[in-house]
Amino acid sequence: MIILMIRNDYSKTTTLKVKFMTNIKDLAKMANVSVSTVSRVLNNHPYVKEEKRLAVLEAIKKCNYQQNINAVHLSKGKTQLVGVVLPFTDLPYFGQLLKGIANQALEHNYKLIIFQTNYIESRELEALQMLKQKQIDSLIICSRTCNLALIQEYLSYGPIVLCEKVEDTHLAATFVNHYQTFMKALDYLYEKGHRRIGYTLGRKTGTNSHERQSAYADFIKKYQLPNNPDYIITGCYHLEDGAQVVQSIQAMSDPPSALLVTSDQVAAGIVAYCQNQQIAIPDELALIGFDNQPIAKMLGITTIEIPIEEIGKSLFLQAINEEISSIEMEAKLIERGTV
Amino acid sequence: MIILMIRNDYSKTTTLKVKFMTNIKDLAKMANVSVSTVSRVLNNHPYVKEEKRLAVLEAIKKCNYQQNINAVHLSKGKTQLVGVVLPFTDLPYFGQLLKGIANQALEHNYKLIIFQTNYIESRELEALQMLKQKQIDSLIICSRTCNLALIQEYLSYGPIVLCEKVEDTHLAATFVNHYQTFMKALDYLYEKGHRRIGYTLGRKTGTNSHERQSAYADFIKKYQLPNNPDYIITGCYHLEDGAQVVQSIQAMSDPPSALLVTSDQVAAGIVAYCQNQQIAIPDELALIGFDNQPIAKMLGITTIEIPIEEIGKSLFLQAINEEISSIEMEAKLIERGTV
DNA sequence: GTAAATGATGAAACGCGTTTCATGTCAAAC
DNA sequence: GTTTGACATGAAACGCGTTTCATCATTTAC
Repeated sequence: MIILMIRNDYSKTTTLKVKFMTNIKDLAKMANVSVSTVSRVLNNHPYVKEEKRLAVLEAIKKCNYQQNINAVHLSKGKTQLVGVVLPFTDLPYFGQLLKGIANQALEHNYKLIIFQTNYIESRELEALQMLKQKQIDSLIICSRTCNLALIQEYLSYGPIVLCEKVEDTHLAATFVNHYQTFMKALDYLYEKGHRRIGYTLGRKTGTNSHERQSAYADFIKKYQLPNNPDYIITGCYHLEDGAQVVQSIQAMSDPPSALLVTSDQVAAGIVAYCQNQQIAIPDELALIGFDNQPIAKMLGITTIEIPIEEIGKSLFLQAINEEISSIEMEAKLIERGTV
Repeated sequence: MIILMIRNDYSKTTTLKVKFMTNIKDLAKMANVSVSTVSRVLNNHPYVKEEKRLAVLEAIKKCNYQQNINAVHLSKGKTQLVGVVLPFTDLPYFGQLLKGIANQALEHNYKLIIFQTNYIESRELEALQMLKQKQIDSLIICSRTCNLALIQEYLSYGPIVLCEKVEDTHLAATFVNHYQTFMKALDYLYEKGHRRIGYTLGRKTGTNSHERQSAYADFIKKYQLPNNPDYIITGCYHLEDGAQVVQSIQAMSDPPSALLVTSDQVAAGIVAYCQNQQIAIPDELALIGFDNQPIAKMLGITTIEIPIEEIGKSLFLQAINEEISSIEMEAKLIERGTV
C-alpha cells in the first residue's frame, strides 16, 4: 500500500531564489576588484595580493556564493565527468566493475554519469552523443552492443575506453583474454577426463562471447570432439537462470558432463538446482564459474578469478589519460570442489 | 601480468578539433537566418517557416553540428541530471535500487550522476554542493551518514529525496516502515516459539537501523524478554560476513535461537556456513532475511520482501516532481524454510 | 474595409566564468 | 640610473545557447 501526502509546493521557492544568486560580477563589485581577480582567487591562481584575496574571500562568505559550475564547464570545455556505459547495474559483475571505476573517479576528482543500456543500441549512442556534446570528457564502455566502427566515429571527441580486446584501433582498452582463459579452463576439464563439455553465455553476440565461442570451436577441433550445438546455452545472466540450464541439460539424450558457466551467480544457481534435483556435483555434472565472487567461495565452486575491480580502476585511468593503451589482465583458475 | 602498449597521443587531435566545431552562429550564417531561428528549429519551437526550417536542418547535417550541451545547461539553468548518493554500488540492494532509478531516468530523459560515498560524509556533502552549483537538478540520497539538518540547508537549491522515513520536514521520501516491518518479523518469530532472538545490522547508525533497534527494544519490553546486547551484531553487509555471524553466535553461552538478518546475502552466508558447521536450520538456528533476493528463493530462506525497484522508481519520480510527497511502501513476509 | 489575432523573424540581453592581452608597479640587476 | 623581470590588475573577448521583446507580415473576423 502506498500512502501519499502532498506537503508543499517547491516551485515558488525557485523563482524567488534566482534573483538572489550572486555571481562573480557581484563579488567583484563587493570586493572592489575585477572579475578576473575574483576568478583568480576562485581558482587559486597566483598574482593576487593577499589583501584583495581576503576581500574576495570575505565577499564569498558573506553572500554564500557558489560557482555556477555550468558556466565553468562551458568556459573550460571540460566537465570532470566520465560516462560509464553498462548494460545492467544489478549484476554483481557490473556492480563491482562500477565500484572499481567509482573509487578511482573519486580519487581523481571526477564524477561518473551512468548509462544503463540494457543492451539497447540507441542508449549506447546517446552516451556517445554526450561525448560529442561535451557533457562528458570521456567514455568508458563496459559492454556494448553497437558496432565498433560507430564508436570510432566518436573518437575525435574524447577518449573512449573499452573492456574487451580490440585490435588495431585507436581505442584504449582493459580486458582479460577470454579466448586464452576459456581455453585454459577447457583444457583443465579435458585433463580431468571430461569429453562432453558444454558452456553457458550471457548473450550470443559480444566480443567476449565470441572469444569464448571460438576458443570452444578450436578446443573441440584440437581434441576431435563432436560438436554438439545443444551444449551452448545462452541467455544466462542471473542466479535464477541456473535452474533452466539444468533443465535443458536434463532434456538432452547425451548431456554434457561438465559446464563452463557465464558467472558464479549462474553457477550457484546451477549448484542449488542440482542439489534440489539430487544431481551430484561434480560426479554427474562438473562446473567452472567465472569471476570468483564470494558466492563461489561460499559454495565451493571452482572458478576463474577475474580482477574486476582492478579492471575498473584501469579503465578509469585510461579514460582520463591522453595516451591510448591496451592493458590485458590475467585471469586465474581457482580449484575448488565442482570439478 | 599486465601488458601495456602505448599506441597514440590523443592531445594533438583535440587542439585541432576545436577550430572545427560549428556553433549556432555559424549555422545561422549558413542558413541565412538569425540564431533565434536556429534555436527555434533546434528546440522544435513553432513559428518557423518550413522553408527556413529545412535550410537550418540542412546546415546542421552539412557540418555535423552538435549542440554544446554545457551552453544549453548554462542558459537554461537545468541539466537534466539527477544525482544519486549511495554508499556502495556492489551490494545487490543498491544495485537494484539503482536499476529502478535508472529505468525511470531513461524514460524521462534524465541522466544519473553517481556518488558512491562509502558512507563518508564529505562525499555526501559534495553531492549537495553539486546541487547548489546547479550541476544536478535534484538529488536522491539512498542512504546517508550526514545530518538531516545539513541536508535541509540545501533544500532551496533543488528537490532532495530520501529513502527513509522522515518526519515533519520539507523532504520528499520513499521508504518502508522498518519499525513496523521489523516488529512484524519479531512477532512472527515469537509466535513460532522463539524467545532468544538476535539480529544483524549493516551499520549501527542510520535511520533504518535505528528503527530496527527501537522495534527490537519495544519487542523485548512487550514480552518481557531479557535484553542481551550480544544479540545485536553489526557490520554485516556481504555474503561472507555470514560466517563471522555464526562464529560469534557459537561463542555465546546462551546463543539466540533465531536471527533477523540484514539482507538475504548475509542470510545466505549464514546458511552456507551453518551447513558447513552442521548447524541445523531452522532447528538450531532460525533465520529471516531481508529483500527477497533471488538467492533467498534459491536457498529457501524466509525473508521480508521489499519492493526495491519500485522504491527506486518512486524515488526518481519524486526527484523530478515539484510536489513534496512521502511514500510508504509495503514490505511482505515470505515464509520459506528457515523459520 | 478595418480591427484584431496569429505567424515569423531577428537583435539583443542573459546565463556566468575563464583566459588572454595590455598596462602598470616595484624591486632586483648591472 | 636604467634595464629587466616578476608581480598585479582590469578590460574585453570568448565559450554557446535560450529567451524576451520589438517589429513586420498575414490572416481571420465582423
